[in-house]
This record gives sequence, C-alpha cells and structure tokens, in this order.
Amino acid sequence: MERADAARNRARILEAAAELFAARPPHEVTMDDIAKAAGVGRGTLYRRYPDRASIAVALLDEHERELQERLLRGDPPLGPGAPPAERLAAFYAAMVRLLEDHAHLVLGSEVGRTRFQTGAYGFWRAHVRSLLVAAGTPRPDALVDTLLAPLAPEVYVFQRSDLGLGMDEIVEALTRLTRVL
Amino acid sequence: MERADAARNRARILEAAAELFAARPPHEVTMDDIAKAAGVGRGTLYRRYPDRASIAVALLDEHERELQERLLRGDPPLGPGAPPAERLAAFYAAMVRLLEDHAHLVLGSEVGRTRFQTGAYGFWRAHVRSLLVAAGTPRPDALVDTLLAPLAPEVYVFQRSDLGLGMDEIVEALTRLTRVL
DNA sequence: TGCTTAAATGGACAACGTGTCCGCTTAGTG
DNA sequence: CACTAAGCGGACACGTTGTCCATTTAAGCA
Repeated sequence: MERADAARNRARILEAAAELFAARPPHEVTMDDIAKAAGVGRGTLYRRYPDRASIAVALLDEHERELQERLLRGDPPLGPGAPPAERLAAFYAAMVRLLEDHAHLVLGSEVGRTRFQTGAYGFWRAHVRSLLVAAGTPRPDALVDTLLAPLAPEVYVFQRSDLGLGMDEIVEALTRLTRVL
Repeated sequence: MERADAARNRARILEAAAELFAARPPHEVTMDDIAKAAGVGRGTLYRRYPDRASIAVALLDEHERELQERLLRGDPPLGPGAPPAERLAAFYAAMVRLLEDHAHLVLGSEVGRTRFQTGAYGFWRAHVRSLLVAAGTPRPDALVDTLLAPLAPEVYVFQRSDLGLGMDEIVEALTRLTRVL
C-alpha cells in the first residue's frame, strides 16, 4: 500500500533519471540533478534511492526480468530444450543485445565489485552454472565467472566504441568460448 | 634532472600510498590522507599525481614491467618457444600470481573503463593477440578482450574472496579457455 | 464531510573531498 | 655568496553527499 504521492514521485524520478543517463555519462549526473529534473526534493530522492546505482538497477530491472523469463520458459535455444552449448551461445547473444541497448544504464549502476552483488548477476550465474552442469563440465564453480566476465559492461563498451567492433563480431567471439563445455 | 627534494618527496609519496592502499580499500583513501602520511602538502602531491589512479599505476609499474620482460625474453612456456596454447596458459598463471599479490593496487588504479586505457593493458592485449595469430586463430581482434576479461581485478577478487576459490582453481578454469585457440 | 494520524515531502545544513592558486622556501649553478 | 627557477604547502573556493526536521498531504474512519 504505497501512497499515491509516493508512487507518482517514484515514477517521476525514474523517468527523469532515464533521460539524464541517456544524455550524459553516469558519473556526471549528480543526485541533485536527478532530484531537480524530477521536481522533488533531495530528501525524497534519498528516501528511496540511496545512490545512483540503485536508480540504475531499478531502471534495468524490467529489461532483465524479461530476459530471465525467456531463459526459464522461452523457446529454445534460449529457453530449455536445446543442447547446453547452444543455449550458452544464445544467452551470450541475448546479453549482447541487452548491453547494446542499455550499456549506459548498466554503467550507471556503479561498475566494479558491486556488479557481482546484484540479484541479476546471481541469476546469470545460476543459469550458466546449470548449463555447465547439464553439459557435464567438471568443477563448474570456477568456470562460471570466467565465462561471464566478458559480459562486463566496461568490456563491451571498450570493444564496441574504442575498438569499433560490431555486435556480430563480439557475439561470434563469445560463441567460440562455448567450446569449453 | 629532477631536483633532490622532488625525488625525495616522490619516494615518500609512493611509500605512504603503498601502505595506505594495503591497509584499507582504495576508495577510502583520500588524496589528503596520502599527502599527510607522506608529510607533504596537497599541492606537492597533485603536482605529480593528479588522482589516485596515477599513484596506483606508478606503484604497479615495476611489477608489470618484470612480467612483461619475462613474456618477451623469459624461458618457455612464459617466454617464446612453447606452443601458443601453453604460452597462454602460462600467461594466465602469471597474471593470477600478479593479481594475488597486488589486486588491491590494481583496484586502487580506478577500476572500470580506465583499465583499458593503461599502457599495461595494451601490452597484455598485444601479447595475447600475437599468441592467437601464432595459433592461426581467425579474427583475433574480437577474441582478445574476451580472453582478457576474466583477469579483471574485480572478477578475481570476487572469485577469491566472495566465492572462496583457490588460486589453483582459478588458474585451472582459465587454462580451459585456451581450448579456443 | 471533517478529523486524526502516520507517511511523505523538500530544502536547509554540516561535513567532506577535490583541485587550484600563490606567496614562501630551497636546491642547484656560476 | 648570490641569483634564479623549480619546488613546496596550506589556505581557499567549490561542488557533492547524506541527514534532519518542521511542514504538508494522503488515506482511513466516524
């Protein structure tokens, strides 16, 4: 039972933050900017979102949920039914799509160590781990994060912007990783 | 021709910074802390090192140089002479060693996008790329950063500290990646 | 509708870190 | 010893952060 004004402000904040994050690099957007753009006071903003990261996480949430749904119950090769290696390749392709569309948001959600502590990372981790297990790969725990590492947003942005690689080239390189299964 | 007092202060700064970085997380160490610990003024500190990252880079420099030297002119399998896949595995093992000893410093050198812009990353990149070329791997450029991604310090710290994996387990997982050659 | 209450608001405020600036000091040179 | 330019260091101004609390407002109830 969230109060009406609270719900309205939450929506305003997310909308304003999305625009600001799209317009300029995340670390140039201050909490004050977001509060001003949303037309709310600092206190109101901090009440819900203690830092930029939590705002970006909230914004990403729906997109991630959708992919998670397709991983669990979608059609093969993304969903259940296909061989593990193919499912991993499909997962890589889908994640690249997600990064392409929302890399700026992911970068806004405070890159670095915190990435591993989000619920989303836990989900990707569990998914890939289950694929490794299904493929009969020994000692999956050591390998999971190794296979997930190239999906770090910084890596993607570097490959895409600084190196000028295309999405397809990146997906192709990731696909080659599935040989380790 | 660096003045004697300048050289003395540079040494003091690096020594103090090394201690502080070892004692607590990098982002809790302020430039002011370093200046105070080194017994120099803010201006003196900023004259040489405009931010924490540049200090950490300077601290890492010697360790990285040593490994770079061994890659270029050391004994196989790290140095020239061994098959590319074995050299890559040896490189992984050596990097894990470096991370184990100095991860806190690497983390101090401002994690994230900047990592890719350091000279050191360029060196690792060129090395791995040459191994891919030597192995006859097609389209090496897309694959290099994919193979380098699991060596991001955040990933290593997560595997080592949060997951409790051992060095050998991580090295073993990385070694499995060399199959893509 | 009017009353009550607890949640929600927003802006002022203190604390902190950053980076710069400039008068003073000191090393190096002839 | 004197001169000069490089080096020094701390004060300062600025921007950001996170908290606090007096005021407002939504929602439930008589």
